[in-house]
Amino acid sequence: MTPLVQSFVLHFGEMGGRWGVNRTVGQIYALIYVTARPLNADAIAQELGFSRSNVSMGLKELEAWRLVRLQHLPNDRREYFSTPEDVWTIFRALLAERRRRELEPTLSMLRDSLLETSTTPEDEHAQARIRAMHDLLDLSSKWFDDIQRLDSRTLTQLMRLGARVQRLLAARNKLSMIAGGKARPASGRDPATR
Amino acid sequence: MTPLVQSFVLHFGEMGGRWGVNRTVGQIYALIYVTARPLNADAIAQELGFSRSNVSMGLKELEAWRLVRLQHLPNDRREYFSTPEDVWTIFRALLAERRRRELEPTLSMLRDSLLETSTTPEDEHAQARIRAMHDLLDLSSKWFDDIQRLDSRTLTQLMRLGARVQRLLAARNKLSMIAGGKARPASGRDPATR
DNA sequence: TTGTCTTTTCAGTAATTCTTGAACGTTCAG
DNA sequence: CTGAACGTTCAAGAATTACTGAAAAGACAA
Repeated sequence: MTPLVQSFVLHFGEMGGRWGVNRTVGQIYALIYVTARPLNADAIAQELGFSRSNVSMGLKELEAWRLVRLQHLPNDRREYFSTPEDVWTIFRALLAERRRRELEPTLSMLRDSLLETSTTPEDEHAQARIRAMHDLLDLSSKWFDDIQRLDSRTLTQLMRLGARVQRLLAARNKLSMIAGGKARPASGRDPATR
Repeated sequence: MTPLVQSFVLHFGEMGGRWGVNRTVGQIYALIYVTARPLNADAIAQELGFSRSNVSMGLKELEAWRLVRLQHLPNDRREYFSTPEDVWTIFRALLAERRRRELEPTLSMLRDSLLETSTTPEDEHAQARIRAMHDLLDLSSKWFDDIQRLDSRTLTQLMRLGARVQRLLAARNKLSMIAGGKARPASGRDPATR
């Protein structure tokens, strides 16, 4: 491993923790990402100095995140792992999984809470707060889902636009006010703060 | 604590781990969020059954995340904590902090890696991969920053739009092609895959 | 200043998470 | 059928992180 690759791999090991995976998983992913050819578990274990079993578990976790691709080479029974070529594909997989793990469970709990009938003023207030959070997360979740479907080019364009999207939206509002209906301007009753 | 509040608080304790904070911090935040009046550290410790010192550390962490507001009540020296009224304000604080913790350190490491001169074909490939990732994260980071500045209304509108933003962008491209220049269509040389 | 109320720090302990080697299961060539 | 090559599971030890009580530090009224 060259010093360049080494520092890249070590950094991902450290950051792994902040991204909901452990050091092993972070390093394995970094190594696969940065290497030109697919790697098998033994090669990874040797390169990173982890036990074979640890690598096996790490790869399983990366498969659960849908961040690696599994393939076979001719006349070789071992499993070889690589990452998608396009970083945007990786990005989308990451978003999808984080939504599933961080948003969905909470959203479902919040929904349940809103079905309860509140009996005290305390619960009354709590439910109002919960509803506000629910509406925001629900909107975020649906938006993630939508974003998922955009191709890399559109996604890039959207991000480049950045805050100028505001002008675009303003123009759209004006237009719809003249044309009437169809694309409703987002004023008035607002589910996020109902 | 009513059963409703209790289940809300416990859930946030469990989810805390996935959000980069521990159980204590998650529960403290949930309790403050859902309670109608500001709370002091003692009340929190009592309500949640944590030690006073644990609560103190938890509150410090929430302050670092800029997720709580500190205030004082008349004739009472104790510090009282509450969350912003508007969930979008909370959302923005969360995004800002996650960017700072999850994106910035990696971005800076990637920048450094790109300054090295690669000597082997292996490093050559690694740098190409690193550049792709850098460009994506850089764009994401700037975009987060932009999004930060949008007011709640615009943000809601943007999210409601969801995937239909594609149509809006397409219309914009067509327009700029006729008008010429100014808002360049996003084809051609693409920094994200340079 | 002193005394009281409050928050913070910190070293030790508890709890959790990570990592490993050994055992086990499966596949397949010979 | 046998044995070698792989991948997986799991109990136990190692490492890390969370939590606590005691003590220190800070704020402020008298």
